[in-house]
Amino acid sequence: MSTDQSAHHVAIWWIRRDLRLTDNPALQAAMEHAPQVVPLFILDPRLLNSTYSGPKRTAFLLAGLQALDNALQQRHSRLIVRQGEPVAELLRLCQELEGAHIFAQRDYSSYARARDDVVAANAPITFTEGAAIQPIDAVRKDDGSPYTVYTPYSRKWKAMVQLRRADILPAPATISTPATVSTLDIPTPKEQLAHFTAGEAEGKSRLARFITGDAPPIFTYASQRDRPDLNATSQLSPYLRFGMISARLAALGATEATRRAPSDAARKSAQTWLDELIWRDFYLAILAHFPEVQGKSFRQGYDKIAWLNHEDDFAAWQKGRTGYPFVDAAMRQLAATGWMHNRARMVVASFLVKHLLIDWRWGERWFMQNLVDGDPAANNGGWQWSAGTGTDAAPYFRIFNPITQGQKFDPDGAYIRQWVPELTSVAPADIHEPWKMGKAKQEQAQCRIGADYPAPIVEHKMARQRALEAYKKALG
DNA sequence: GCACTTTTACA
DNA sequence: GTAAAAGTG
Repeated sequence: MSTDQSAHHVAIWWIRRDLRLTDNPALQAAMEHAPQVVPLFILDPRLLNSTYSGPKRTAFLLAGLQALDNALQQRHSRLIVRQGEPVAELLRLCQELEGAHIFAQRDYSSYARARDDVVAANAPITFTEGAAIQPIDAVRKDDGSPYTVYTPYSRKWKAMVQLRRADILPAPATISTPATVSTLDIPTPKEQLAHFTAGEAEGKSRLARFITGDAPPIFTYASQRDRPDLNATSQLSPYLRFGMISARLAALGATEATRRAPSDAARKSAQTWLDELIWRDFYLAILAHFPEVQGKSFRQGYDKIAWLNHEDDFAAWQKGRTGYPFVDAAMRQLAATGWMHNRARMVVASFLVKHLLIDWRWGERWFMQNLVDGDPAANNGGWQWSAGTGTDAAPYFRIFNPITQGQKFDPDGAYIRQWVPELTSVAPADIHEPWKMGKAKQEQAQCRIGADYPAPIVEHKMARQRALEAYKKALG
């Protein structure tokens, strides 16, 4: 292996949220630029310790770095890890390598953009696409302005060039990395994630299982995706979050599944899953074009809502002790696994914002601290959608009924029983409204309301009326 | 006329 | 999501 490190012989592949070797435009560009490539990850203490991060996501990231290092070593390379303020660390390594050119996948949060602007002003860097399926700037209205409504956005998106297998960049067979570059050990994760094995190999195998129609099956996605009691979704979000799987590869999988689909329902299902991937592109584009959505309502007027922001209500929501079984199951699933089913995300978000009248930003932060897949663009988009404040949001008068949502999407209460053990012995007929059980029934089910399981912290009808009035007052 | 389902309005 | 209005047999 050559140890020549002059400018034209070494490129830095600055890894941020593209922890993969297959279909990686930044890696590809680095390898085309120089015969030697330094795969670099900088542990940024500000990101690791910020209120926007959390131990589960950090554990997933660190395990992902380990997996990436293993994959690189199989290709005669290795991961170079540095720790510190990213701009300073990057410039230091640049100097060590005598002005190596940097390649990185473009990132869209305001923190990432500010950081990357400083780098661009001080070092030779090229940014590539790779976070979204379609280039962020490519999907625009005919007049050049960005879309703010999903349906026309998705129509334009789908009308653009179709993905082909040949468009996917193969993983390099070998990567030559200078032997002399120093590296830190990858820190050991502080917790072990039971539900998500980090790394590109796992991401790829989950995708492969999903799109071939095995369990969970893409061909029943349209009818079953809203059922948190079934294993009906791909659970790929953490892998997409860190680029352990290429979003383009996932979209190609959906396209190929559509072609293979054995029925109209199966075809529709594969397309519904593709639509979820397009929502991800949509929210990345919203954040890229409207960075102010981080911190502010997208829609005018909604920042005037008089939130109650009661700390004890917020704590009950965080702990899964609201007294509404479906909400509590979801919040406990999040605490236990770092993941929550999307139907449940919508219901708990609506409950926090509308039933409890707590600022959506509080919920946004809690999700970022707890979700393994926590992503600024998708998370902000989801919260602003639920609060009715965002682009193409749910109308303000749409207030999910936490009881009927549970009855509809967890009909037997299996999801509730999985996460709320106090309700294990409550009958399906009572499990969504356990407070309606009489004393005898409560004793029989070993679930005394107010003792074993909380009484509802707000009454649904009153809370609904209160939310409608608060929204009307702010908007009127 | 009535129980039932479907459509519409709600800033 | 919900309630009221309109449509159906």
